[in-house]
Amino acid sequence: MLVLPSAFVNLCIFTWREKSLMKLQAPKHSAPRPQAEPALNQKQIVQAALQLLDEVGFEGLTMRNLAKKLGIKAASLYWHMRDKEELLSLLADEICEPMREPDRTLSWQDQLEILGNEFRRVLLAHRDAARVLASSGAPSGPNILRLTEILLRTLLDAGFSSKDAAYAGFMLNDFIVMFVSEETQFAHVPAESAAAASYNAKNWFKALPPDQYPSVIALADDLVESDSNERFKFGIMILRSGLESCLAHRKARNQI
Amino acid sequence: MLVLPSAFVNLCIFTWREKSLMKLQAPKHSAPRPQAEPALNQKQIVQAALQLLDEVGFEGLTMRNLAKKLGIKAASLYWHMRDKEELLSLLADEICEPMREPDRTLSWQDQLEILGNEFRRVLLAHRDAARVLASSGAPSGPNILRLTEILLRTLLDAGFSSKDAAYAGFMLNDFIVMFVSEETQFAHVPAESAAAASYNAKNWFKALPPDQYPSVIALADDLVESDSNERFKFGIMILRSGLESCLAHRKARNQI
DNA sequence: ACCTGAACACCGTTCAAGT
DNA sequence: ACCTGAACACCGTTCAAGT
Repeated sequence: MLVLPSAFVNLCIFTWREKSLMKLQAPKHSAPRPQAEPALNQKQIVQAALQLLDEVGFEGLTMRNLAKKLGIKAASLYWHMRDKEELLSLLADEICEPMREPDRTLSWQDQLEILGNEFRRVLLAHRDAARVLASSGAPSGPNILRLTEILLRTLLDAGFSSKDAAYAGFMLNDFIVMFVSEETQFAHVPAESAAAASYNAKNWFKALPPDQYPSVIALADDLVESDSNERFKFGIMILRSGLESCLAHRKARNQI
Repeated sequence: MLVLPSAFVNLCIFTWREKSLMKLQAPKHSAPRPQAEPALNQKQIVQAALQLLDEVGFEGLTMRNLAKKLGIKAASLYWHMRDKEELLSLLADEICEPMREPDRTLSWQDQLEILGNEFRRVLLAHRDAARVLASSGAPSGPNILRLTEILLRTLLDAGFSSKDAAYAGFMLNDFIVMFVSEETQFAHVPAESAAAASYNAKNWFKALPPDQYPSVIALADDLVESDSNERFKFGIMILRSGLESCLAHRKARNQI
């Protein structure tokens, strides 16, 4: 869902690397290639990057490792893309490619919920995908742009003002990206280490001074381990009913 | 507010660097120093780090730069702290130090809102503070722990179950950390560059194919630039009323 | 047009050695 | 107890040079 992460502004506002008004130019209209295919194109690089991501995670996704995987030198990558930021943008868009659109005849609430579930599904499909989206910073890709469109359209159709729709869009996007980043943070530590650490963490909380931290101690179990699906559902429910009552409030105000 | 970021689990669950069950040990009971003060202690390092952060931002906050600022060699830092992760944890706690507690006689909604505003205030007080909190990964510090306690206590007092309180705590924390990360992302680019880029971004959106992206185009202005205070208020309002109706729903269900 | 060699300017971290 | 020298194993990126 959402699609316009911090990333969004990222691209919009001159990336802090000081070099990118240029990045907002129209997408490369893939130049007609009269001759044989070149050894390598952007698409192949992005797909190799996605594979590398699944193998080694976000930390291991370096330009050098990617080059190695492709059997070329790191410097060669810079012929096909401006920098790592662009790679991450392309990768983010690639990750969002399998997103399915919700049925437009459903209520806006259900459409948003489905969009949220879809976005999470797509993010869970690749290792550290949420971190890629969190750091990608560019809505330039067609898939992300399409998602943004669906999300914003749904909010506008529901009756939100431009501003509210934009704000809500950010919120929904951020929630999901953040949520999945968290829930997958330890997806790749060996199971027994994770269990031991979780046990350890609970005990650590419970050993805190009870007069100072009674609530933390009482909630230690729920803080340390939780059913991700349930927790996600809770979050979506909160946002859903929050948006609902916002809409009701605005409408009531307008009818006075 | 919130206080238990992804970070939270981070520490809890064995950090992915594979070396940290140990990190959950009780905090170093500062050994009684019989002699003169050593040249350097942890507190001074953390304060220097905070200063360095304000000067050069999160990117520039490296162990090597920090050492240079302190007039020592980078290797020396490892005498006072395990690694950079620990530095970030300590720094996160230092950032949260000025948090004020909301008046307990207020409604839980108002207490949460005040807690949210306070957290944002504290994060805005230092450059890239939100990024530090997002990446700190450790609730071990006393300030963060105190905040967590207040937040969870407020939620429990409001009548939320343990699970709901824990989930809501994560949500509120994540929202604020993410929000401030976003709103400050371009705080340090020269004003005229930011303005130019924003202008550029709007035009880029507006030049998209109107049949494919009508909503994105319609909302271009609101997506690219927005009043942060207003947007934050919107988010808090959504969460507030979402939590309210969750609570009402649970209570109604329990009374049947 | 596409790729490489070789370098530049960095990182975090370790560890034997100094005092 | 505390700090340094020197190295290790990396990063992203540039650019002249090759083909």
